[in-house]
Amino acid sequence: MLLSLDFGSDTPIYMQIRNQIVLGIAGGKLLPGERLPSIRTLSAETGVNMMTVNKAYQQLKQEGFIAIDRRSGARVGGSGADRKAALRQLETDLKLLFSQARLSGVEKEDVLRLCAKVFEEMEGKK
Amino acid sequence: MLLSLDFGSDTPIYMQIRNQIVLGIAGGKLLPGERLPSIRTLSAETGVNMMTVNKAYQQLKQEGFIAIDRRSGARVGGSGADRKAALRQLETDLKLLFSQARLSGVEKEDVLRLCAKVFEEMEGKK
Amino acid sequence: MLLSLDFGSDTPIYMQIRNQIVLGIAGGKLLPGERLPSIRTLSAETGVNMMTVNKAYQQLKQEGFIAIDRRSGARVGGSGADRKAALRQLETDLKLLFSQARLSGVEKEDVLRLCAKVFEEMEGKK
Amino acid sequence: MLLSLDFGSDTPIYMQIRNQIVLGIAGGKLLPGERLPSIRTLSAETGVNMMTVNKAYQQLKQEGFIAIDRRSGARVGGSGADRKAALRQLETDLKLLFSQARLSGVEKEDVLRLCAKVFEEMEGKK
DNA sequence: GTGGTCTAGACCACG
DNA sequence: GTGGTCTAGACCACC
Repeated sequence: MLLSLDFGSDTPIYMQIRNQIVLGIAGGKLLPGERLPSIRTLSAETGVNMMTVNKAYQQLKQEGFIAIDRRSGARVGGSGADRKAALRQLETDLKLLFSQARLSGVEKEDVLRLCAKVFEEMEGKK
Repeated sequence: MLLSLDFGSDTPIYMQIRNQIVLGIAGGKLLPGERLPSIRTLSAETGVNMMTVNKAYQQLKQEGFIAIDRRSGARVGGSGADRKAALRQLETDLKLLFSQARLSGVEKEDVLRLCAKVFEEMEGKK
Repeated sequence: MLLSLDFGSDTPIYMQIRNQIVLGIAGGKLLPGERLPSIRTLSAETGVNMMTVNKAYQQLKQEGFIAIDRRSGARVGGSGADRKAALRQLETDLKLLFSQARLSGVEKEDVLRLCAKVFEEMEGKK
Repeated sequence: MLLSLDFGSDTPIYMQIRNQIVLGIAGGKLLPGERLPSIRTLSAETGVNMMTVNKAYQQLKQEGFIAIDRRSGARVGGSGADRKAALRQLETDLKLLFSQARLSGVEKEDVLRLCAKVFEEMEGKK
């Protein structure tokens, strides 16, 4: 599990870490129950402040994607997330994303093809 | 064209304005060539500072979604946006969105159904 | 002499008019002594407010590029401009222009070639 | 790196700041990777409002001349600018500049000599 | 510490 | 009327 961080990006570092872990889990690179690197380790590997890594982990925990245990550290799979809320949020996000794409001249077919491709890649890696 | 702003949201106000205008254009509520409210007007209507509204308009102008004309203010339809960049961005965003959804227990079928629904609504209103 | 105005440009309309007349004179499309269209005519042809056209003419007059006579209207060739001031201004402008170009990856040779080309076109049309 | 600002100039302050930084980079006074003063610092040093300084930095960032990093502020050298667009812009600007010069009685030889001199100074300081 | 956002005014250039 | 610029504060998120 390697993180690639862009310190010049508008996306905050802690959110980049959070995002890449989410991608790692959904893509099957991180399996349920698997231990995540400790905050200290990840901080050392990436050169990012420990507080920043901690913030990412807390975020993931709060979202129900990982569980944090004082003894065994962080593990993939948590309390389970709110499916209905996720669906609502997804709809809102998709509306904006698709609107932007259309205004940029992207056709409906391109979008649907892309959706399928993204799913394929997620399933393939799993 | 009515904006609903959430002043407590994490999303900056100027970005909320920008997003709702994007949705308005893609949804057909704002037609190409149509005049957007002046910065002053929108500022007065929403209670948001002029500079904040201005920031939203500048963003939209830079993205090529609107044109700001010295004589008549802002109008829908600009220089045209970068289609290839939009596709790249869309792919990145979709990957993360779908990953989050899956982690929250949303099935692939639900996602695809949602995609179709979102498109339907956009086309219907158009 | 046809003006092409871009109402969406950052450059004010009156300045665009002024610029194109300068280009027209230097390029030989407008000859010394030749009459410029009246403010009223130019305003009607371009759809620009008469005050705006007037502002362009006043600017050109003040720069010494045209002469305005209440009876015969505006004519190319005026009181003559300040050569030393023009050289100073040119140096300042070139510094900035060349600096920008260099930062954008343009090589010195490209710049010099472009200078020659621009001159050629000016001389050719004359 | 010292800025000299003219508060009475037609050129907006943020643009003067932007221009001088461009000149500083191209002239070698600011080296790639070097840190620019923080917005606060520059604001305090020049007596200019933070938002105005910020506007200059945002402009430079958008042009690809500097990178703004969440951790360490702004640094020289960014995403790289659009060379082709720069060439087009340069041609347009040179046409106007040379035309103005000619109308002011500046000879072609003077202009070419000036171009060479400007380049020499840029290379010398580098 | 840094930049990002926002406010409530103001003045100016443009058309 | 319009947008463009600027000020002098403020609060917040990030690191």
